[in-house]
Amino acid sequence: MFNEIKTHELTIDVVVLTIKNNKLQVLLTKRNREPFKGRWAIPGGFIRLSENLDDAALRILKEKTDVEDIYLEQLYTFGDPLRYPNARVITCAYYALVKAEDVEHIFENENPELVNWHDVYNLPEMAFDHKTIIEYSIQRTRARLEYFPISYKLLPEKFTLTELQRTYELILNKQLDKRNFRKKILTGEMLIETDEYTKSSSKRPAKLFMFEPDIVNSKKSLILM
Amino acid sequence: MFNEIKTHELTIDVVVLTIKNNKLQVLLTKRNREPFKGRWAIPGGFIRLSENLDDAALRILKEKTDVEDIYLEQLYTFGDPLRYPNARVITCAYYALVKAEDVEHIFENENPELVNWHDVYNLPEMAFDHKTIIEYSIQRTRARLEYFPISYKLLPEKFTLTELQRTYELILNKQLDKRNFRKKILTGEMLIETDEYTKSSSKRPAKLFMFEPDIVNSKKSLILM
DNA sequence: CCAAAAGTGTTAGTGGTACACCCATGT
DNA sequence: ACATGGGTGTACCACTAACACTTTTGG
Repeated sequence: MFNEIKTHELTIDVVVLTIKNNKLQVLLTKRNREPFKGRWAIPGGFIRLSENLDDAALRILKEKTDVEDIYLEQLYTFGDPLRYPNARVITCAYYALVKAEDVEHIFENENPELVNWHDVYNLPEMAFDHKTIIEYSIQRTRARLEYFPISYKLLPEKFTLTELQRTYELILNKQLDKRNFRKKILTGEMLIETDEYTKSSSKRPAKLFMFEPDIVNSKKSLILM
Repeated sequence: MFNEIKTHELTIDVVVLTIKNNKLQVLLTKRNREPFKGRWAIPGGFIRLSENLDDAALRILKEKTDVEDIYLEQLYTFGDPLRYPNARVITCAYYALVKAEDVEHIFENENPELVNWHDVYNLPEMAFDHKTIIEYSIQRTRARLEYFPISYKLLPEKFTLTELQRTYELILNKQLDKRNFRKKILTGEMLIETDEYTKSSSKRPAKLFMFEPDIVNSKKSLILM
């Protein structure tokens, strides 16, 4: 019944985004075999028989970054016949937002020539259609950011409003007005003001904020639009 | 290289939505074999080696409805291991909005017991996870409607403002205020007022409107969010 | 003249945007 | 005292939401 047009392979690729060194960055691995040997690519893998797509994406992400319990969402399925040379490989792309601090340890034993973060706005030559996939994930992240407080996935537990604003600016790739940003974000009732301040480095200390626990703890998946 | 975990099949299923008899309806076909023989299902099929996913969805839609040149968009890929009994079939779902008048002819030689429209808000028992897929497509259509004038895909060339409002109400599944709707839609500069009126049926004739030609003719795909 | 749907404005509230100066700290 | 980033308020505009009556037609 299913063998008539048995021609395609299905993989999962995961765009892992973080903010590090004041840049929006994506996790890339250098390919060690053809096709596109030596080019950077986003991590991917095959789906197991018994796991659903979300679980497969989580597993692949964990295998590559040892990160769990993160914002992970199906992005789009890319199936152009020419996207993969000499084979028909359709890929179901996911994207994830992670805290840089949570994945730092994965680089301890890795060669940065083989696994590393790259500025999403200044990507190297990529394997396959992975540049398109990354751009797609940024578009989606932008659209999500307008409706949902997903920025907590990228920030440490406590952060300053300037750091939060910088997160928005990096995702939206545009400057925001400080007063308007603070007004909007504080009336949004997503933040808790702590009584802590940054240990200042030759400037005025900044107040630290946290996200509301019910936002951070909500594991329910967002409505996909 | 690809034979290690060679276990899944990939299909495409298409949710075809229209407005007919003052209802938002979906095109269903009755399954004539197992699994789920006798249950209603959305049309689907296999992807050919040489065609991309969008083309496959268009082809399948054309095979089933003889409709071309319509709003068609990838919806989501469903891959739960239990969605298909006794096989691992992952499906890339698309959805389409069509004018009822454009597809009416496909029913001429069809048995309505085998192919028919069904009210999306009152679905029969469905095969597989097709109910979920249809619900997903409605959510997506709602989200799109807030940003894009996709309603022209569902309406005839000329229509009254009441018909347009009814289209919105059916998709959003809620009542709208007539004056606010008209104000918003008319200031949106998407509509052209014609000098024609409905041939009245024992009530006041209504003015007919058209969509701006550059909206109707824009074939560019929308940004997927 | 009656039934049925078409058509039409105002007000109050909300949210977005533009904009410039003083404050607290370390050196 | 100065350099650096932290922190604050107001005014205008656009959009949203609530709300009820008159008009036109066919029968």
